[in-house]
Amino acid sequence: MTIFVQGAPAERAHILLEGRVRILQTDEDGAQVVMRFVGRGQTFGTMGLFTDHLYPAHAIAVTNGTEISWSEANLLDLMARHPQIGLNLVHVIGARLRETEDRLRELATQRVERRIAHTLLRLAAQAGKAGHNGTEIDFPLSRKDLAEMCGATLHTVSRTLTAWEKQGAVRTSQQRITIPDIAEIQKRCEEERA
Amino acid sequence: MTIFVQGAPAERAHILLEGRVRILQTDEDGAQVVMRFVGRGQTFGTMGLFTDHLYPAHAIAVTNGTEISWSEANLLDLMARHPQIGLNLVHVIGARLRETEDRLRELATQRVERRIAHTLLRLAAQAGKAGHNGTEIDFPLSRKDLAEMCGATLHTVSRTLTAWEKQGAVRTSQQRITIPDIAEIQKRCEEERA
DNA sequence: CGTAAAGTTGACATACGTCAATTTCAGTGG
DNA sequence: CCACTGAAATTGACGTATGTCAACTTTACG
Repeated sequence: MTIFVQGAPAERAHILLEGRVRILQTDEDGAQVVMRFVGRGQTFGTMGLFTDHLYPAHAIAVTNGTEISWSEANLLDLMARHPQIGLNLVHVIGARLRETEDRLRELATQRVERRIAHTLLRLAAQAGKAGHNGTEIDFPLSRKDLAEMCGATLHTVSRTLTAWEKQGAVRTSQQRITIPDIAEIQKRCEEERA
Repeated sequence: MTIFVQGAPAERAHILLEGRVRILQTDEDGAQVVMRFVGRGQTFGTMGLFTDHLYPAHAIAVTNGTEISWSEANLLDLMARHPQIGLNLVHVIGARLRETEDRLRELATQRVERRIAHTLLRLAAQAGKAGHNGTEIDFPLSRKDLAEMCGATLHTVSRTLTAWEKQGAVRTSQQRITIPDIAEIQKRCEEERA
C-alpha cells in the first residue's frame, strides 16, 4: 500500500500506469496534509531527485495499480541526451507549482466552504468520471481526505457536505462523491461572502 | 516601480541583478498574497513562459534595482543547446515548489504566531544581513507585507510583533525588522500549542 | 453478526478577524 | 526648522467562523 515514506532517500522517479496514489505530508507534530492524488500517466516522487534526495512526502496507493520507476542516473542521462525531456519536466513541475500557489492563496484568503468547493472542482477536473447523473470522483475519498486537502477538519467537511447534499449540490455514499451539476459547485467558489 | 502585472502576456524571463522585487498575486475579490521577495541573482516571471504565457502575479520593485530579461525564443534556444540549463531550471523551480508546499502545510495546520515566526525565519535566511546586534531583514517590510505572506491580517501581525518586541525577540522600526537571536524565533516555530 | 472504520451531529470554546479610533513617523514645502 | 500630510502602525472592543470534545449512528466486511 505504501510506495515510499516521507524522509526516505529518494533514488527513483516514478510513473503511475494504473490506479491512484495519495501524496501526503506529515508535520513534526503529526498533522497531515494531502498534497495531491496522482492519476495514471503522472509522475510522482521525482522532486526529491532534484533537491535534497529525500522524498518530501508519503506516497500511498488508494486503489490497486501499477507503476514503473527509473533510477536517478537513468533519468539524468536521458535528460542530457534529450533536452526536450527537461523542458517537459519544467512544464509538469510548473503546473504543479501553479496549482500549489492557487491553493496557498485560497487557504490564505478564503473561508472553508469556498475552499471545499474549489477542492471538489479540482478533483472533478482531475479524477471526474462523467456519468448519467453527474460527475463522479473515480476513487474512494473520505471526509478526512477532503479535509486534509483544504485545511479543514473532517467535522466541518462533513457538516458542509450534508448541507450541500440537502440542497442537491452533491450526492455521497461512503467514500464516494458525485457532483450532479458542476456549475452549482462553481457558484459556491465565487460567493463574495457567505 | 511595477515591472509586470498579473495577467499580462508573459514574453520574457527576468533576472534581478540588484534590488528587491515583491511578487504578489491578487484574488478575484481583491485579496492579496505575497508569494515571495526576489533577491539579486534570482529569476522571476519565468513560470508564465512554461504554462499559459500569462504572468501569474504582479512584480513590484521595493528597492531600486536593475534587471535583465530574455525573450522566450532566446531561452528555449539556449535550453535546447545546453541541457544543463533545463536541469538548473528544474532545480530552481523544484526548490520553489518545496517552499510553497511548506507554506501550504503551515497555513493548513498551524496557528498565526507560528506562521509569522516561520515567515520571519525564511526572510532572515533569504534576506538577512548579519549585524552587530542581530540579523536584519535588508529591505523595507511593512506589517501588511508580512501579513500577506502568512495569511493573517496586519492587525494580528502588529499585535504579535509588539508582544515579541516586549520580550526582546525582535526589534522594529518603520518597515525594518531585526532579529537579535534567530534561535529565539525558532523556538516559536516549534511550540506544540498555544 | 460483530467489530472497526467512516460519518454525523450537538454543545461549547476560542483564535482571529472586523471595525474603529488614535498615534507615530517620514517626507514635503513654505 | 516647523507645520502639514498621508502612510504605517498601534490598540481596544466585539463578533463569529471554525475548531474541539464527545456521543452516537451507519456502513463495510470478514
